Amino acid sequence: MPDGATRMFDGPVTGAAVAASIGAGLAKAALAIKIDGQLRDLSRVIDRDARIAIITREQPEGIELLRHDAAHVMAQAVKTLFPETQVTIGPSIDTGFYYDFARDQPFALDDLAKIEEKMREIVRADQPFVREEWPRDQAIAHFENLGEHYKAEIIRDLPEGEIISIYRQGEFLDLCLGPHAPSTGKIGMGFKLTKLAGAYWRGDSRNPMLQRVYGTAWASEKELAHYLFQLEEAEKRDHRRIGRELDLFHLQEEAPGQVFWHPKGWTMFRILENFIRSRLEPAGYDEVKTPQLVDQSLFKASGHWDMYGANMFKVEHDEGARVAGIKPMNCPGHVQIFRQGLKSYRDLPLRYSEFGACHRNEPSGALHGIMRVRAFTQDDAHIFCTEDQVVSECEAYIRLQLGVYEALGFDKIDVKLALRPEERYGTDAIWDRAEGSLRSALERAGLSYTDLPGEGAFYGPKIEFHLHDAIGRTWQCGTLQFDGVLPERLDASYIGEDGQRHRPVMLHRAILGSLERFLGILIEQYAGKFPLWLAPVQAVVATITSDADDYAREIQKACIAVGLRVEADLRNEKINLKVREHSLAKVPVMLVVGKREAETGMVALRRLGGKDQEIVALNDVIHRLSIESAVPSA
RNA sequence: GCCAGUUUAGCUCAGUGGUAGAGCAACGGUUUUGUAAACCGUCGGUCGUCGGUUCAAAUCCGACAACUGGCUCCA
Repeated sequence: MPDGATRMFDGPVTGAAVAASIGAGLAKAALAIKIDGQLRDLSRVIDRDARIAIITREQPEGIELLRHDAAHVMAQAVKTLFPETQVTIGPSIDTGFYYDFARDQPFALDDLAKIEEKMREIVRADQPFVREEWPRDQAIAHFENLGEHYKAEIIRDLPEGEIISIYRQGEFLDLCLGPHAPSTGKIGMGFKLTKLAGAYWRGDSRNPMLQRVYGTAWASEKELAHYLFQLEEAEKRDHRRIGRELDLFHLQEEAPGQVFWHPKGWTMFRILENFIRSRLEPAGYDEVKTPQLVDQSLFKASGHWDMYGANMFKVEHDEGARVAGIKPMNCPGHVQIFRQGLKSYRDLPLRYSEFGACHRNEPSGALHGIMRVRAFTQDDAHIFCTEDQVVSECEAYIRLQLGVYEALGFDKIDVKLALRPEERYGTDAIWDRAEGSLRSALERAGLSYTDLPGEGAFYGPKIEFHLHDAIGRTWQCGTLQFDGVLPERLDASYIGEDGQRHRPVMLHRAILGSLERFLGILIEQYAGKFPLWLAPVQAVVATITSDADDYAREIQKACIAVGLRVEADLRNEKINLKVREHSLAKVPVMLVVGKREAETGMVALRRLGGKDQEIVALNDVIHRLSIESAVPSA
């Protein structure tokens, strides 16, 4: 037992019997049993000494199991209501489950309610889940006879000799590894079908599209309600909504995937850009700027034209005689700067940075607010170095990057190592060394990470840094990519100690990735309540009566003189209204002045969301706000 | 790009074949006001675009576009 206790039985017993021997309550709550770390059905017979743990809905494994059970019940409900539908796969996911179905007629939104109602019937009926083991041929024949060709295909693809387990609940049979709860009643009513989507069979866009139904499932109805409430709260911090409410930016039909930055949003953009600049300069980067419109020959030489030409914007010029591409990345341009003049090993490492505006014709379905756009600005840089310098350069970059994330208030970052893809340039030897270098750098920096096999770029492996948005989606922001190919293709070289020409290694790296995306994430992270250094308007001077107008103007002027971003609200309105409006606009500080303050040279300082105010001398306020507005350091 | 859905005033949303609505915002006036909504009044829409059906279309049909949620993709 997990608590260290031991129980003896005369002979083999089922998990259910073990649970019952401990107590009636546990027997009722039990969903599955862990035998020597393996999750099993309660009906599984234990015929030897083992470490066991009874799993209930209180444990994460228990919830996951219930979500998987719910997927089965959904498949059963769909087969009952729409018998011509084929079932395919239906796993549990983070907050629930889904099931992919194949049918000619797509589901309608109304069908979800019907399916959900049928699921509730099945749960109420409390049908037992029964595990059976079938011979492979019998299983294939069974599903083929039912017209379940996808299921038959899955079984055919299982390795020979694998036990084929089938779970039965009522009339419904499904191929499944298990385990499952003893019966459908255990699922309870804390579930809800949420959305309808298309999904390719086996995740491959060359395959037919299936109908995916998503659901969410929880241990109780209360937890379900809590989750739905959280979703609503998350929606309130959606960057598209806050972007409009705070007048930061807008998007419109004539320029899909491109941002119209309003003055306040652009202020934030520049602050963020300058913040990165302030970090890059001490780290030994040299900022450059390269052309937007470049002849196709350069992109053909780099390999991008072949690999991504379909997603590049192209422009005919010289009356159609020539074709240029709008740059989709900055690397070929940086190589051109490197190639100017002869470089010595003494010049390396060379670090060229650029706030490069790039355009990519992203698929229409991929666009999302300002997070996934067609025109974006990368905080890009390319490090040209010798192979010996790779690990230390990577490590230095990782530390620089983590420092930036920390300063911006992010601590939950997923680190991934994307390894060689099928379609790639360069020899296996180069890839072995490249992947090895990135691993060493990650280890030296003490980061834990997960491998992503096959996900690397065509020219090299990469480290990806992913951040989470308000509703749990993750976005790739920072990246570090090893490139042993481009210097060769674009003929970049340096003179080594031996007097011979050598190829440098190129490291592509970006900390924020896309400034547009990163601002989107920051908006959601802070829900629009930005720290003072980032807030587009740091304070509003609000007057109580027109007697204080001149004083208010004086305050605004004094603040602007020390670099604070301050507006004055002299409208003929009640202070209540002004407080309300600037609070809704999420201005961090309000400086309220009436006749009293004007006469004494004081200011009533009020913080966003605060209940009370503080009467402070004008010079004091300016001093304090200046200090608080400092860009995060170290 | 694929599947599903959405598109009506600046915003949020009603409006199921018969002259387009509400709240908030905006604008004008009155109010000089002490920390999250003063009062009165006014303006505002070729109902995403184009085409079709009909005596008549926001409403029915078709195409296209943009957006949303997924899938695929993301140099």
